[in-house]
Amino acid sequence: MAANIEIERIKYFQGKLLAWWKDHGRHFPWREEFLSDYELIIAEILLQRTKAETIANYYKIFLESYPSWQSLAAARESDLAFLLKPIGLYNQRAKRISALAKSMKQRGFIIPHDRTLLDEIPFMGQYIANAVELLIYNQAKPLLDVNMARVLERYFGPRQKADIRYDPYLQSLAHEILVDVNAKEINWAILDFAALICQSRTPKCLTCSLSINCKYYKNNKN
DNA sequence: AACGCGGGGCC
DNA sequence: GGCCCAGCGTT
Repeated sequence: MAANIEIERIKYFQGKLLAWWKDHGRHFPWREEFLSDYELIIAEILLQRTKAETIANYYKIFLESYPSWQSLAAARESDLAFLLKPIGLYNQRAKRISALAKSMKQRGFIIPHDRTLLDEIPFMGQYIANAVELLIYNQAKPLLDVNMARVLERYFGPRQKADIRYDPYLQSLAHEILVDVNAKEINWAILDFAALICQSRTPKCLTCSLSINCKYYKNNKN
């Protein structure tokens, strides 16, 4: 009954993680209540390939310069790139954010519920589309980024494909760990746990409350 | 499957 | 100096 064992592992993983998060969860401006759809989506874009702490100090600056889809759609790409400079990826991000804002303007600033329509919006990749469904439409979707992937792979086992987006194992596992818990909380818990404990280069296995059942820990303990 | 993008933080 | 970071579109 390998399937049942895996279910038990998932339940243990969820319980320990949420218990840890209750005491150690991080606090960020984009996790506040009552943010607009615009503010939520901008946060996800700024966060791409960029440390959350970096964006925590920058988020407000961006929103003050461009408080709405309208202002963003009207912006010159060069101005946008200049503002984005401190956080990196600025030329690419300026181009893509601009295209996204103009597309939103065309759509009457309405974010579609339907995933197929969501995916048609430029710069609306898998991660951001999941974030929209999770944070705006309250669906159980994973924030499956490089950090969540690392935690899942260490605890449950390695991926099958190089690219997270097309890996069936990581994709299904990331959905399974959302079952029977608050999806928003467990997503944030995993991201925080990845940043504070299950770090890429120096995982803190000695203070990790999940290490007993972790494959990575079992394989590496001396 | 592999690549470029990018500054800043941390060894 | 190298590695890493709430990815993505492109080739």
